Amino acid sequence: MRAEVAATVQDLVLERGYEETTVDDICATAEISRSTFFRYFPSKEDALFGETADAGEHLQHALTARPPSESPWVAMRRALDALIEQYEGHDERTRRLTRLIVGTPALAARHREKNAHWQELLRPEIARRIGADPADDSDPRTHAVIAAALGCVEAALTAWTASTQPQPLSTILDRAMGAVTEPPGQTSRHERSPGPAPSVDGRTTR
Amino acid sequence: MRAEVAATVQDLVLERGYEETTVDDICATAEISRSTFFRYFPSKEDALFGETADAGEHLQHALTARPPSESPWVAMRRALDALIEQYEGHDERTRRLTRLIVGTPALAARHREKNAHWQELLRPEIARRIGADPADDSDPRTHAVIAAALGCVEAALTAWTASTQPQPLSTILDRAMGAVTEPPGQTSRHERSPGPAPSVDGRTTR
DNA sequence: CCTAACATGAGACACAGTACCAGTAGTGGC
DNA sequence: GCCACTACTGGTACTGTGTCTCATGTTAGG
Repeated sequence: MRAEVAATVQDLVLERGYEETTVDDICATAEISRSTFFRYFPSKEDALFGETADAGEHLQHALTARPPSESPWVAMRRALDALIEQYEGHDERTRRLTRLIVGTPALAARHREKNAHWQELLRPEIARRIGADPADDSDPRTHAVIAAALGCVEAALTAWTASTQPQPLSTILDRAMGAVTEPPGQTSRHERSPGPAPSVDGRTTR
Repeated sequence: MRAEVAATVQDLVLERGYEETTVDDICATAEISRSTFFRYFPSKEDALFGETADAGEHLQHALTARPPSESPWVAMRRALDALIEQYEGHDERTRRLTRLIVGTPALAARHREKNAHWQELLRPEIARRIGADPADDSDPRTHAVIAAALGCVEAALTAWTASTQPQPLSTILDRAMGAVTEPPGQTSRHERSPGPAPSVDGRTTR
């Protein structure tokens, strides 16, 4: 039932845009009252994001499941594989939705807020791998590594949705995360080539 | 005059919180009408952020002024020095405001949205330094480097506002940005020491 | 049959933000 | 002095989100 309403929201929003879709429109289409809508979802945004809300937990589990020997950056990259697949799985509809999200300021903000929530979920495991105290708020490193990695995800998603015939999302993410840790200069011979970008993962261990 | 209203907003918001301050309250205190308020500021959030809105341009100029030989990451770090000083200059009031911003979801979202806008400003220069085509939306690297760096800034600001007797913001940012590019393992002998963190700026050839 | 949850609907309300219209002060030309 | 012109200001009504309260079924258990 909840899912049914959520599907209605997606349909309407994909059709006419987010701002142009009022809650009353949704209620009329789903044949429910405003009261019922807001009992199901705390806000209009949540009706659109609610389905993917628990992706953070999946990410957290995937991260803790990585071998302890992996560096934080590599472990993050590998843990993101599951998330990537989820995005690429549904393919066309998900890409349209993602494009709509990055193109709507209110939704993009919500998306980033979701990332901020993931911060808290991933913090313990990343802190452990860094060797930092998770409770030490004056140590910015854990937060920084997670924010940087999630920034790369955002960059990859933007690039993915921008091109009509995109490369695999995993390849794009490899390029994004590789660009952060491997600044050009010593690796400039690769950077300009259109071929596959250097991967951040340890290809040997995978 | 505009600044006067903005100061009123800051006072009220610092006193009772953001959600608890209505624009009617602001108008009553500033002795203006709602119409006038919304002619000065497009939204309540902007009345709080408006003052620092042009920091993005400053950052852009600082970035293009860096020597072309510097890597993107190093140039970003050095360009952020100006922004850092701006934060540390006003000190106590700025820190209280920053803490309020990171603690209020709506304001935190707005802050990240501002970062997203800076993306566009910094993109040409970072793309140049990476050797990427700024117009190529399918290349995530430029976006990734900027998002990662701004994520480090967010991490540094969070750590800065969290501790009652904080270290210098520049030191915190060095630690944050260093943690992303220098994963522990080969540099673990430094990471646990409470002393000054390894700086990301060019101490040798970079 | 009765009642105690429970979901739903209906209406009033607070607040942000927009649009439009009217008054009012300053300014320059005649 | 008078008349337009302009810009700033205030007032009012409106849309839309989200909250709250209350009334109305609806159903399972006694």
